[in-house]
Amino acid sequence: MTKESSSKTRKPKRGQTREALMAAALDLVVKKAPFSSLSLREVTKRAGVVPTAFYRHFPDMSALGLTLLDESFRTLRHMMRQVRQEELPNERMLRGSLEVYFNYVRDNRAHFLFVSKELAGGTPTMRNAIRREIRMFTNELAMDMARFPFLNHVNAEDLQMMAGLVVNNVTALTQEMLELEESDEFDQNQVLVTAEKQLRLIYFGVGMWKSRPDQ
Amino acid sequence: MTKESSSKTRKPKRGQTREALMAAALDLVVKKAPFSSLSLREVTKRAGVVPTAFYRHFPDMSALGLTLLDESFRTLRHMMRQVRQEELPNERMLRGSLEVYFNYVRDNRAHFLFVSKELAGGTPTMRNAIRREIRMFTNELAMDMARFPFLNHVNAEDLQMMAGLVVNNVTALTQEMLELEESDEFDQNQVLVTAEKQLRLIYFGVGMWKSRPDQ
DNA sequence: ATATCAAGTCAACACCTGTTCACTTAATTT
DNA sequence: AAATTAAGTGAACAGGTGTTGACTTGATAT
Repeated sequence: MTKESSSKTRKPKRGQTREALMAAALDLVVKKAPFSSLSLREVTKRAGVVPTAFYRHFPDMSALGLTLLDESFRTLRHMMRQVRQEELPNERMLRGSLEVYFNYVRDNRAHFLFVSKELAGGTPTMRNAIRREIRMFTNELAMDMARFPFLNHVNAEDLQMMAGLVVNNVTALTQEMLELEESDEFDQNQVLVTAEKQLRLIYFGVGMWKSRPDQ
Repeated sequence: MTKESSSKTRKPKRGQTREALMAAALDLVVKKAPFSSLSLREVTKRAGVVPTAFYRHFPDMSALGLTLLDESFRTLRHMMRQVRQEELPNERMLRGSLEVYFNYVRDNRAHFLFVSKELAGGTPTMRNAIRREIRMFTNELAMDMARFPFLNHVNAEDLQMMAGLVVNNVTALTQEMLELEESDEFDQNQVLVTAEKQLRLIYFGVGMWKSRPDQ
């Protein structure tokens, strides 16, 4: 027998049920309620499948949730890596980065809504998983900042503090963005403009910052 | 008959059921799940009352939720007024204000958890009500800032932007605080220290800010 | 060609849900 | 003292919930 045939070429004809379940859940999150208050039965119903079929793909709803979470952050991480490629965050590229990010939010509205609602309202497991991902972004941002010459005198703790400030604010603005109608381009742009000013203000503050030497 | 007797002096002996229902709901929010996924029956059960008794006090669960929301913000507004009494937000009083605020959060953990979970995960009505309250705080903060001489050259839109930055960050830190164990005083203090630094950094940035004159 | 096995269906279960109606009880008004 | 009315109870409803087990189907592997 060929090497791959034993475990890889199994592709059942109607094998997209798993994806259908995930899509159905996301759909319901956008149109109905947070994931944590969806029922197994309504998810299967929207996926066009009988309730018991669910168990062929996930042991329970929380497993579906964690899979959705992984999907949400895997693509987000990928995008962030690309943004981080760019050099020297002077004021000019600030706007550019924000545009890339918020366009991404717009294109992945369902995933962000899912995460946003679970961040405070999900199960402890879910909340911790999300907060861990966000903390990772904060750490990466702090590491990026550490490489800039004009931040040489800032200690690690203060870099973390600064990155936290940025991430907190971007998170809040993301949620604000998600509350807007998809068609409301005016207010969406308004959020973007405000975001840019706020980050520039932080940028000014960072420039003035002096870490206490004894820390 | 006396004037008051006709409609005011009705105080039935066991008339604390309404309060018991509200307390039970808050209790469940802390120990179980967000308010929006609580059932009428479990709330009445925890309140030690039969399900049908609920309807003597609220038409449905969402009415209970809005009452809880009102209660949450009424006392919070009261506290904020007192904090706003203080004069001139130089760097010294920053720490003081933060301590007062986070002590208040600690003393009203259930209410803040309730609000925090509904902010993103509640019904549209609930979410809008909460966001309206938060916007009010932002406006009041912007008005306070407008009175400081060194911010005379900053236009109204930018004041709003600055206040938004502060409120966004304090909101995020509040949620971070709520995730900590009530006994974890070390990390609680850590959040407080970080908060103070972040607000000081914003303060520096505000000092450097120049509004564009054409706006 | 036959056997295997993943992935689907169907019926049934015990339980929890919101809401109704008719009834009781006790305090206030008259 | 009698009448009224707010606030409690209890039984019952129609419907939604997660999960079980036995069954079917169709593609892959032998």
